[in-house]
Amino acid sequence: MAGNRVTLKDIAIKVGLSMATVSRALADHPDISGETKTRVREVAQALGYIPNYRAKYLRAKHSRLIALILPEMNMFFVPSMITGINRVVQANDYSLIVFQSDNSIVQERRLVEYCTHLSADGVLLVLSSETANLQHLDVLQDCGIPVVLLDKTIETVKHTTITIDDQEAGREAAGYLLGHGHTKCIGIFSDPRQRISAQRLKGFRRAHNDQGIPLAETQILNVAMIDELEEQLDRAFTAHPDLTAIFTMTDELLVHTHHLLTKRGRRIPEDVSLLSISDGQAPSFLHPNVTHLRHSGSEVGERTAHILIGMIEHNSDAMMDVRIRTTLVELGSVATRVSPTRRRGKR
Amino acid sequence: MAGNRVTLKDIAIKVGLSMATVSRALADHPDISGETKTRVREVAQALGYIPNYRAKYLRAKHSRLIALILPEMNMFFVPSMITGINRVVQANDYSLIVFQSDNSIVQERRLVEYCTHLSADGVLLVLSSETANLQHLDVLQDCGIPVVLLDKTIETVKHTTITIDDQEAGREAAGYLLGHGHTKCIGIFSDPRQRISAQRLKGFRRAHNDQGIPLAETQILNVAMIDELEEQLDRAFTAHPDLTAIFTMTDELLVHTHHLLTKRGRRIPEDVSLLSISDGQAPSFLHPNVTHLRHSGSEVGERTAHILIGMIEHNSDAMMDVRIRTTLVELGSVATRVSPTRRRGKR
DNA sequence: ATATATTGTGCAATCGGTTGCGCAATTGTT
DNA sequence: AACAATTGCGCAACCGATTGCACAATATAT
Repeated sequence: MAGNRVTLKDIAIKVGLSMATVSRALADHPDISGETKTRVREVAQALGYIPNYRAKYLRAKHSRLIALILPEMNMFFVPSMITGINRVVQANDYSLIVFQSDNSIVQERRLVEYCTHLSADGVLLVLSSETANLQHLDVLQDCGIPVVLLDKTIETVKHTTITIDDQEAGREAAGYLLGHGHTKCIGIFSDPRQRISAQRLKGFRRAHNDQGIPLAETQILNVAMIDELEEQLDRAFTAHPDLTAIFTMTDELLVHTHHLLTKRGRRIPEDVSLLSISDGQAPSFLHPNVTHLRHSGSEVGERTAHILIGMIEHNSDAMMDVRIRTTLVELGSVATRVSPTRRRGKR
Repeated sequence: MAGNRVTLKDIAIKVGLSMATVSRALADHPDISGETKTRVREVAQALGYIPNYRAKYLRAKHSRLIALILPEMNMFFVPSMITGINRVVQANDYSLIVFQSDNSIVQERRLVEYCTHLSADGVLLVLSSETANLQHLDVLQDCGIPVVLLDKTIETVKHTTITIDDQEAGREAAGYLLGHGHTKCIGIFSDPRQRISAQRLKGFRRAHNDQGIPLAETQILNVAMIDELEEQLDRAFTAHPDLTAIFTMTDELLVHTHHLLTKRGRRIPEDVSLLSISDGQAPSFLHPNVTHLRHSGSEVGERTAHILIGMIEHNSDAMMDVRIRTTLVELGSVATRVSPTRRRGKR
């Protein structure tokens, strides 16, 4: 069925011209007379001509396809990131192909290779949690296909990378809580092997150091699987009955922590304050609205897509390392405490 | 850069065979001797040969591309639907291209047409809210490209459609609440012009009718924009101080309703019971966990993708209308009331 | 009238593969 | 030894477009 499509040749026969002329007429080439152009266009219209982009791009040696490889879909952050990416991709007449690696390096490798088969013009890559090095991206380089790493990434000197300044965000978060008198707080992080967790934690630690506030190891929770959260949280409360604030490094951790706190009857912020890094949606439908460091998925997506398209179109291979700033959104989940430590320090 | 890729011809020259033989050797064609095959494969490996799928598919007259056109990304339902789709798409060696119509029929039309240019092998379409008829899909039919409509759709006799049984879900929801003694409840629906809202409402009404319970128009909320919810909800509480239960037809409505109830200090389920249609994620992190009719996005996605791929591969154009059943998940948000009406009815 | 520019079109190669058919060389059959 | 069958490979057309170059026809200059 799909084969019966009208081609340039059909038009050429119908109007009694060569394919070359028809092609040029449709492309509005100056060599072709206006009269011919109109006639060709009319026939094309009448026949229901549909250009075949695959044939076109085969010759043109590009595909106007941009691939996005994600470790997983997720109700937080990823949707808004895709929205942002798609907005600029579509605006620039590219199409977005979405792949999921399911956090498997094997899949990721396979998908990267597949991108070369498809002749993607560029690749957007959110690294799987298993990815420890970037050798599997060499094949893209060999094909001259630009890559941009975003969000979840690892250290690299060769690849353009877009993230938030994770360490700074962790520092700001802890700084904010400390600044509100919360000298005993806990930080909830994801899998510590991921750079994103490690960096945020590093910042969280540094803020405590800078202000000379002690931070016990039991104040750091590393939740690789979300169903470990409940037990870890209970343990933290037992170890630190005097804790007054909780920081969560992602939306997923936030909503589940919020849920557990509410379930345990702990009032926010009267009993415990809550602060998160978030893309802003969850904080608006949790009660009370959660004060957070806004990490906009759509902004990350848009900027990343822009940069990639820039690389594609200007054939640039300059390596960049872009850090997007988070912004503080103060809502109702953090109370101010006048802690002994703080009072002493103030004087 | 991208042009310097190794081609079949390069291999052919290197091994001193024709392109035809090399092509067949790589495809493991029985005509080619084992010896030749190994030699060709070795050279291909050594040269770093990467097949060009565009060229291949140009001849093969298919693309192994499946397009998904969405009105918008969303943190609820859509991510899990995409996950489901992608799982079966990738498993069948297709690639998924994602487009967003931003709820604009103009965009949707443009994107559908674009799918023909790309020679997508099939199209998955979630209708925009502006879409009132399906004429713009004729071009797909002309090209022999199968389409499956899913989730948000309109009445059609020509196109395969996958939805939940929206009316039945609405009926079950109301039935469940009535069955627990909630004779005065309100239902919160989205834009009534969408079939999905209209159907769920219809079922909601029917359950009341069937049980002879009156349902005032003021018990039906139509929330097209989420920021209208607060005012409408307050108004409903004023009009019906005795209301004991709320039904929300989507996750988005659920989380915001939950938020507003909590903010107003209404306890769930002591003061008001809450029931929703949901894909199951939000109910697990709201407190108390919300009883819901499970509408699994990934199941919808998987089944839809299966059906589309079946249509592609068997060239079948039989029209189907698949209704996926929802399952009731009883959690803690609905209390049992012994209402006067109910008691009287029981006798 | 002749030489030169301009205009509009077609030929044929190309992108990178796949495939029907033909044919030589080898193998098998009697 | 003569003939048939099999094996392994190459020629060339094809998918559906684009484009450099040649060229005929017309217009302009001398």
